[in-house]
Amino acid sequence: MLDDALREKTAYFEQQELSDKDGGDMSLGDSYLNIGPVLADSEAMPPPKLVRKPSSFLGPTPKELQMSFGARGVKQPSSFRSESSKLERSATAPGTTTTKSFPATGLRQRPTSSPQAKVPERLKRTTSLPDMKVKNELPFYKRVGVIPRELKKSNAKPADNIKLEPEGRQVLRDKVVYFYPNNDTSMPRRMRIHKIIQLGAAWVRAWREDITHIMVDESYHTYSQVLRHLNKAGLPCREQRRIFLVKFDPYVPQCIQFGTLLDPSAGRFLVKGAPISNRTAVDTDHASQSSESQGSLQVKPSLRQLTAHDSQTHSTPTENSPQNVNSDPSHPPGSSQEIVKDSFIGDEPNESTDAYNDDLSQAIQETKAIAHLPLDEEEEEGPTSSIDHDSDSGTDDEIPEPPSKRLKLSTSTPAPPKGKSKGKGKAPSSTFQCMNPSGAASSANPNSRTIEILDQMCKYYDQMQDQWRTFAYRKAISTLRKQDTKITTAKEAAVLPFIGQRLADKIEEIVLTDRLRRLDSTRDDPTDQVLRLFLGVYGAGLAQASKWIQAGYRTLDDLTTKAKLTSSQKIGIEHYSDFAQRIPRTEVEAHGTTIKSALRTLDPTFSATIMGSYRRGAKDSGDIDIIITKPSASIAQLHSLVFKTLIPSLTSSGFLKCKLATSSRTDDGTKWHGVSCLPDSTTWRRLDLLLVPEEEMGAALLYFTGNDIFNRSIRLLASKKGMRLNQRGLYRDVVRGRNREKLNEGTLVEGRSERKIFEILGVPWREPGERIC
DNA sequence: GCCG
DNA sequence: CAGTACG
DNA sequence: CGGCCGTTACTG
Repeated sequence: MLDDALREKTAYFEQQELSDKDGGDMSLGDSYLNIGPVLADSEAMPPPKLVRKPSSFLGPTPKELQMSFGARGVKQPSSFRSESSKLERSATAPGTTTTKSFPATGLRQRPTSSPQAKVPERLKRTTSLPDMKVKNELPFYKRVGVIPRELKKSNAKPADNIKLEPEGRQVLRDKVVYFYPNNDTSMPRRMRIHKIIQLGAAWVRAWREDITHIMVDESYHTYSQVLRHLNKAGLPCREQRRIFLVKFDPYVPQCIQFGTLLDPSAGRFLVKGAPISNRTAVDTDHASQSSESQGSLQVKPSLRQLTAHDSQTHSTPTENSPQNVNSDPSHPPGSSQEIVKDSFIGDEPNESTDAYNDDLSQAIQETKAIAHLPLDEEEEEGPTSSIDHDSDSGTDDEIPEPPSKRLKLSTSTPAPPKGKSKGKGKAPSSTFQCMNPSGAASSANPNSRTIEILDQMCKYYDQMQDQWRTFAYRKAISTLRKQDTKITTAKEAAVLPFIGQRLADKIEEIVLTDRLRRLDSTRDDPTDQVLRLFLGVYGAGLAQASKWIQAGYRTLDDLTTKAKLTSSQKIGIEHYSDFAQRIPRTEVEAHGTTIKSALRTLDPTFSATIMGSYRRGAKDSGDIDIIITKPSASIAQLHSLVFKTLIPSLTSSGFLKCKLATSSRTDDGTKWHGVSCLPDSTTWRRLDLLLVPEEEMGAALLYFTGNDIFNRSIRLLASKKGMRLNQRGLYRDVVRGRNREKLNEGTLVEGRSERKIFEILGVPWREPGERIC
């Protein structure tokens, strides 16, 4: 019933599209008012004329940015927004019982039967009023673009149900993207196509007039290649709009990072061989000509120059809009994080359609004709010298040979060589990394090169904010690290835990081709470096760092002088270099000794234990983790002595420098995060104290020893066994709802003994040094 | 991404 | 509440 | 197809 209704609407909509093509203006609004799902107001918003604040090339403040999210990159007067809310409500009000069933992005059917269904750009034009009311249930990518195949196998069907990002994060909203090469046969590209769709854009297969971006997905493609392709495709030379030619990476990842549409003409986004910007010589306010010459694609520039002015006058007014000029004389290209607000392309191509309609239609035909061609020919490139740039992201702080007895772990292949004959015969135990011991990897891992490349991809996905893929890569890398033989074939790789067919194929390809040039673009990128800089500040994560960058800050000094900082962040900046340094094992011990002796003075029954990577045998650590406990003492007692006596004492003695995060509640807080410094040193160290009652020591030891992957793994295992594990204990009979919502506390099973927790969970005991996943 |  | 940090 | 650690703890 609902489906039928939807189908009708879809059909009707298509009809409208077709008829609209003949030149009639859109008039489908009323019919849809009551049925379409309620899209957020922006869907029906006219693209606001951007008024770029002359003040800041740095872009809006984070706050402004946030505000603008809801209004497609443009700050809206509040009245405007509230009005749209009203619209939304009224649209849902009467006779809309079906509305709920039609989530904006959850359509079941294909909206159009033909992948080439071209929708007149009028459809998304927004200048005139009636559109204000149109509630269109088709997501933009279906309405305007072509639906790529699903991300599964090569024979996948069209991905009909791509989950879009929340509107606020759709940084590519309403963009029309043409890829080069422009097909979805290769999985990486298909993934990228999906990504831009999730970000609110549409992907088109054929050339059309409303394309806003051409994205090249490999950095070795050149400007002239693209140009050749497009001209061959008949790109009309009278095309006068600005079409930006960018490298997907790093453009899209960085747009995601900064939560906004970045200036595509920044140097780092340009395709190799693209005309270099000379904007520095150009007047900022009237740089229509120069602005065209940068990131924007020019086909037959000279001819275009001749025709540009002519068609421009009666077509897109965009060029005169200051926001289109992403230049700042004082900043070289590539260094500014300028925001190109929405619709920098100009949203009324229809006004100028007539001007180049003939050329265009021909171009479309030609492009269609060649659309199926294998543009994919991978020009092999030599082992791109992906030198060991930061090959050590996870700098193993573990010593090669932990002091404890070291089992020969050369037989570490998780799947026993015997029973795994079946491809899917992985032992259940192998799905938990906590089950199999893993010490420090040998320094010369036979798979180091593969790991290095996978690590780069891992970082890439991290940039894309794809946390789960990142997680999967981490686990796969961890598995690979444990291998003592070189994994060379996909078959070989696929039997390893956390390495599925797709990663296995990638591994094989990496071994064979030794290729991956992904990081090349980002590692030299100043923005990326600034991001890393800011991420190193204690108290700042991706969100904050991105906001800072987006606000135009580039140095720590910028932050100190201009940014609003939390107290932790201030300390993090002041002692940035201190906290970035590794702490030698001996110094970790010295800090521990200081605490222990102070504690002994206060009350000999207290004890302190150094945890963290130190307990895992690391030769140096990033910080100092110490558990403080006392037999038969409550949290309150511990808290009282530590917070009222120990901390003040060590602070006045000069050992403790400051606090970063400590329990606010006076009696049951269990953690103290702060900074310490040895008397004969000037380097401040991060110090974490954990107050633990004796009965929770086992769980606390487990937690504070780590590492993090190990902890997550063993906690997941507990969860799967109907238990729950946290830093306080192991609980059983935990009832969980459908989404792991914990419904009851469960019964405490064990908290005192670390070993017993292992036993109860059925995990073979692992020495601290073997808990490196 | 992997896994069940 | 989101963001960050901890293993 | 949905989950992927912790009803972790702390800050603002």
